[in-house]
Amino acid sequence: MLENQDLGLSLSLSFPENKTTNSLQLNLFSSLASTTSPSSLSHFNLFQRNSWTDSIPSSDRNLETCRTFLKGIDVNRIPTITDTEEEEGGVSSPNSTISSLSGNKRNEREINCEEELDCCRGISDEEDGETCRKKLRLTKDQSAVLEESFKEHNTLNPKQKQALAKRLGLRPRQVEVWFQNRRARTKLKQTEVDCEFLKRCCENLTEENRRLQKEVQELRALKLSPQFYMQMTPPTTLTMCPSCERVAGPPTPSPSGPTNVDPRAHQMGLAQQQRPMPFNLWATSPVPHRPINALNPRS
DNA sequence: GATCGGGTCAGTGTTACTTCA
DNA sequence: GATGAAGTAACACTGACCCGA
Repeated sequence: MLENQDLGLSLSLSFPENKTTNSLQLNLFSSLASTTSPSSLSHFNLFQRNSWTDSIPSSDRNLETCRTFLKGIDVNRIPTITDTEEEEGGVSSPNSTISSLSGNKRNEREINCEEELDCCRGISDEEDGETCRKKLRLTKDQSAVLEESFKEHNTLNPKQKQALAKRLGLRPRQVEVWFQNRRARTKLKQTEVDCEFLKRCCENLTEENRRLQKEVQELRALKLSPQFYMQMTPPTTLTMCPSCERVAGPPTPSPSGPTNVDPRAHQMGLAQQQRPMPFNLWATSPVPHRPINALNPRS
């Protein structure tokens, strides 16, 4: 049986560019609560609180009030004909929020509450106290079944809704509402995960941009340095030596001499031609990820 | 008319913090 | 000063409702 804490509300995202976070599996389990402070997870409400059935509610302060108004009403219980036939006493609806409403909405809700009352009246006092709750909370089993059903299909057709409601002892409307809420909240969580992912992407790109800008600055500094300017070959242009008609390319470190002759070095004479190049600034590989000393490139 | 998504309300539980004996 | 119980504010969860598409 599925535990309520493990509702399988897991979302995943792929991080194709980042091996370390290649697959972010976000398990929205309550176990996280033991290692993570709630405030640090404010954007990811990962805590799956225990069901009200797990513990006696600490809201005993409401007990007397509830006993007065909700005597013996089990809002989890599917209404029966006998329920509706019995007791016409003034019992407040479990879902009643009349006191905070006004105007037409209040009237509508009053009507709804009356309808609800018609369904819920007449339950014995046996469950007094523990069932004192104004709002339905699904049991673990009910939640588990709904979760299982949601995994299979996140929408229900009328037949499925009816069957599920009958199986769980709930009204079809309750099942429908549960699925609507579940879809909405799943989507919200997914949006939060997506947002976090994009935020991380943005941070990475910003950092990469900063790094590249720095490299550009370093390269410009080197290029504008007159001491080395003449030793550089253009980055993208291929030049041909007019005398030997050989295409100048990246110099090779071969001690036997360069196979590709820099025309400028060629024209500068043998002495300069044989002078070793400190490094190739225009190498195809990205700029070396080691600091370049522009003032002393040979070092 | 039924259904869905989005927004919202309200009841409830949990946690962290404060106060007090 | 240390300690545990009680109170409380803040927050999160969740069932339910409303409204527009």
